[in-house]
Amino acid sequence: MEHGSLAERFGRYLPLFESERRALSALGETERHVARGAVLRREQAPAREMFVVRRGWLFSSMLLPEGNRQILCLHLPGDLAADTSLPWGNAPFSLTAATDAIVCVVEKTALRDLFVQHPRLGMLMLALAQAERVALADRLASVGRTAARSRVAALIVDAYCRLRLAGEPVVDGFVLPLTQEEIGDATGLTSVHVNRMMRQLVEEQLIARVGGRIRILDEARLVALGHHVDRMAEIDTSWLCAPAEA
Amino acid sequence: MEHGSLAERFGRYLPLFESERRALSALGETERHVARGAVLRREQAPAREMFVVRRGWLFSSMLLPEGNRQILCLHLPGDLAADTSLPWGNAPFSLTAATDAIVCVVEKTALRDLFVQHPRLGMLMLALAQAERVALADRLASVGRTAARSRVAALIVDAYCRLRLAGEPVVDGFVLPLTQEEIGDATGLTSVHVNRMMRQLVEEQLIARVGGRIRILDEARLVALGHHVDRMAEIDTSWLCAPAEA
DNA sequence: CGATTTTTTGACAGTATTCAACGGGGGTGG
DNA sequence: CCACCCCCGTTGAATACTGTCAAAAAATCG
Repeated sequence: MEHGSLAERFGRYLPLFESERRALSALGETERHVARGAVLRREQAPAREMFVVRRGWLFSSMLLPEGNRQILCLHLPGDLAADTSLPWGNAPFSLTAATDAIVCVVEKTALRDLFVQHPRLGMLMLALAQAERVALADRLASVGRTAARSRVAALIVDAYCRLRLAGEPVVDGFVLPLTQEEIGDATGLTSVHVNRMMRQLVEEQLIARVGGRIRILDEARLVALGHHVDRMAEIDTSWLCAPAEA
Repeated sequence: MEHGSLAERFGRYLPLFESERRALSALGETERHVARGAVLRREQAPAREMFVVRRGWLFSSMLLPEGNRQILCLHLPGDLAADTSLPWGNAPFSLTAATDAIVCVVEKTALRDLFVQHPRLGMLMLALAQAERVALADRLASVGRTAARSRVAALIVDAYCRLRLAGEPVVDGFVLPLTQEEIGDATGLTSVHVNRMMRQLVEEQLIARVGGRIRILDEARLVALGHHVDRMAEIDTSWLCAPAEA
């Protein structure tokens, strides 16, 4: 099983049968490389496929008429991206590469066979979509109801925990491949204020920054400050089990 | 088909077979009444079922450690509520009745049979969950990147359009059964500032308020101000059709 | 190495919050 | 039936947080 595949992702949450594993592998055959800064898909553009991130970071964003941008979601290796475009012919968000990245392409229509032949995987997809929805709600609460410093902290811990969960090496810090302007667009702040808040986090000894890398110095306080809850780490799939086959 | 049933909701987006209709009706048999202000389910409480709103308004909310509340989502008649708790044994949000309400109860485990016997409905559920996720993203963009007046406008148009879509009479205005404090918790503002913004909207002749009712005076300008996009009205289900039976 | 982008810093402006007080309406109990 | 109380809406003044503007330093890219 390749790194950053759907099978690997789903297997995190549910022991898979060999047939299920094969069905998932069959979904994403073609790979695509995207350069840092490239827009893999623009808002409103036709959207017939979703993506699984194999390498690199992407983000989903929305442009408001005044030119403001809201970054809605970061996509790290192993994550599904653009699956939100399922209910529409055209994409609701833009999908941009924050670093050079590799994704594999999954046709929306391929889900038909998956749902018919492996209902359990269909339910798992639904459960994971709901989990992402709750994670998005966490961000809404962060932006709507916490101070600037907390929002920046939340973004940093979130990235940190997800990288760790995905098995990336993070003990000596990790690269946060976002400009302060992008962090601002994700947290509802200006880049200037993001800068102030990050240096404040450094000053308070919650994080350290060395050459583009961020090291977490006090995870507990950072988690408390950002009100971090790791939704994806505690998913319960027991209710959907009544295995379809042996 | 009763008002506010799953079958009615799903039928909005997909012509249903009789068998599918029956399967959906079988899901939600038991009804439950909730009084205004009552908490149907508290954050962290065990969650084995979801709800379909039959009458009244509910909302989902999250409590932050400092005591701040973020209202994440309004649930109007016909809406699904608490389906986000699917991936966990315990609820990620509280679900509160904004008015006296009637809901019908759907066991999570009932989805197993639905997904096995009616994969098309499973896909539709996934699509609708994704649509809700995008609507939530719209709110994040509103709270993160627009001014107070726009956020309040967005909430009002959203409620208005959804009521209209659900077939409620709204031509002579509608009742917004939320306190200004609740509107604030939904938009990331204080109740005091919500008050100021609402009177500003009145003064600008965008809305009128008469005895608890809100009447939309200039829908076009209000839609523009709130950057409203009606996600649920334009759902495309053609990709999931390969009907399972005749 | 020059050009461009990103980070950093300061001063200032503005929006939204906080605090406080008052009025109205609806429900409750006497 | 009326008085009372509580919640909600309304208003003003002072404060605070975050945004805006501008410019320089640092980092990145080709």
